[in-house]
Amino acid sequence: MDGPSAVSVLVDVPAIDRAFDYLVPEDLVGSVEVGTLVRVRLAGRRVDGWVLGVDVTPPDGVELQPILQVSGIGPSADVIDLCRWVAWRWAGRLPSVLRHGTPDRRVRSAPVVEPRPPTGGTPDPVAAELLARGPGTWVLEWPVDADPTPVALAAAATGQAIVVAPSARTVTTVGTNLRRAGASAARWNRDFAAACGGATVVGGRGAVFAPAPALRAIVVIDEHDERLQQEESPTWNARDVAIERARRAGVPCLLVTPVPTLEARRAASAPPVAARSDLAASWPRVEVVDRRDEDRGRTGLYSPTLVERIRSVRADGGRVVCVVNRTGRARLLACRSCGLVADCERCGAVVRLDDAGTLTCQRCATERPVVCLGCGGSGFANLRPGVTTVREQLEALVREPVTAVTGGDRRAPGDLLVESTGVVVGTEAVLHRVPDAGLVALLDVDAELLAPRYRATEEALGLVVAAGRLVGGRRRGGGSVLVQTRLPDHPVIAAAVAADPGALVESTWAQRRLLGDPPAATVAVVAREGAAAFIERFGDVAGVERLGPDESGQWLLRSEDQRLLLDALAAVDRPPGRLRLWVDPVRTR
DNA sequence: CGGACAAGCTGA
DNA sequence: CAGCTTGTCCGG
Repeated sequence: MDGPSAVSVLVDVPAIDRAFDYLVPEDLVGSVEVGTLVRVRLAGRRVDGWVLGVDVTPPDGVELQPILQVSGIGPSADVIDLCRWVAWRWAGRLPSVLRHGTPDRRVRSAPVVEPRPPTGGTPDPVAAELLARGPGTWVLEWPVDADPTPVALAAAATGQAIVVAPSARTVTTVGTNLRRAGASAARWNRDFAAACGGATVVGGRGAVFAPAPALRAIVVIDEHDERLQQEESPTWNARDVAIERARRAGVPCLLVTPVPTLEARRAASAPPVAARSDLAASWPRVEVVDRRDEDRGRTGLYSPTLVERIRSVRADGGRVVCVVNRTGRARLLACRSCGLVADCERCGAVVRLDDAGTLTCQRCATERPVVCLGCGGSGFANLRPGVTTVREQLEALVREPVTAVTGGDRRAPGDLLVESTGVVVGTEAVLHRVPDAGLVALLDVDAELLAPRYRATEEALGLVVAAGRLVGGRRRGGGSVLVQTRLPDHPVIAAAVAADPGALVESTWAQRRLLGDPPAATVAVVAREGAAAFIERFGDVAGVERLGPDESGQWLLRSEDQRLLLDALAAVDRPPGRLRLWVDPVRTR
């Protein structure tokens, strides 16, 4: 080859999503390889990019610009390939995936760190046995109330491992314990260089994209947790990325959870293996309150049993956490004089009463004052109170200060409520913000059981697990989880009481198959301004079902043949305008 | 995305 | 027909 070498650079501009060729200046030869972060000039402006190929042959007749500078180390070549797969699997663009595998701060050099296995601590023997089976996806049923550190120790004992956990608190605990046990542990993404060097990586969902030159195992803690899935597109799920990465690397992938998902069971190379023979003892004591019998006629959120239990736990100095998964003041109102349900004057959807005290349409966001459209009355019954209202009502009920917590409180993620009072109410986010409790009450679990989301039952069981972690296992004589329901015989309630999540598997599978929900099928949600044009370009594909548009202009594409749907999605060239493209998301709207 | 350039709209 | 807006194309 004569002349200076050229490299292919993917620019970090989502709307472009194209690679361009650049020259490597004399002084940068040797410091540019696949994955290197560079700064280049594109159409007159300076942009960041990733080197995707070296020694490329540029097309004739284009005069190449030189790379302006090398900004640092980026994702490794195998991670770039993995990101390409992720972009395909969740119909996203490569730059937005690659960003997850890129260090937050400039990393100039990576020291060589020998993957140091732990010398102390107690690795879990069942986890070690599963990892010793070699390449494959293994599911470990883990106690609700146990620290997952022994699993991480078992993985780190085999060499460099990646340990993914949904909560920042778990990441910190496991990282600290690994170091205490003498293992080299890098926290994603802060210790990017140490990961490049071979240390075991511990981090949130993004850690599945960590560089790992000596990878021997991947562990996903709490694989059932929705926080492993990205909410915006591409809606990648760290569990599924971990499975694919481990497969490519030829190493075992260990999925750890008290409640294995259908996705995990389906991907697994063998049936789940229990870490203990008495897992049920790690589940919380579950008290079921039948709302049909108690507190008739009112909202039913504060049964006599609940009030009595709160008072007794408070008398013993225990903390009480109440969960109601609705923010604001009210999600459903009815006029006290004429009985009309408050709806939107413009589009007819139900309105909610927000914190500011105005009625806001849930569909079109039109606002109006609190007046009945039917009779002009201003008195409304609150049929579905939200956290704000429940906090006030509880305060009156228990005669002490009550703190409200919702996911919208943007304190540092994983931050505990240090100053929290004895009684806390919030959306499910509250379960990750409070360290412990003597009683967790799921005030309206029916809202979860009946939610029109395909994962609703698994999510409801996940709430019981999260609640159980605050109160402790039943054998340890911990507190209890109180569940208020009008469906006391619902299989999820039965499974929670029996501490037997496996009982739900068959019926849940049957339902997903019947309705074509993941993982029985692959679905894509297409919405926002660009949706109509996108659907038109997608056209009719045999084997892909097309539903829509619904009243909000959203389409659904569905196929039992995943490859067929994803290839067809990838073949569409995106129309201009905003587009929401969600593949197998947690929520479909 | 954002600049370049081309094709339409308006005004005296 | 200048002067401006709106649209389409393309970047190495």
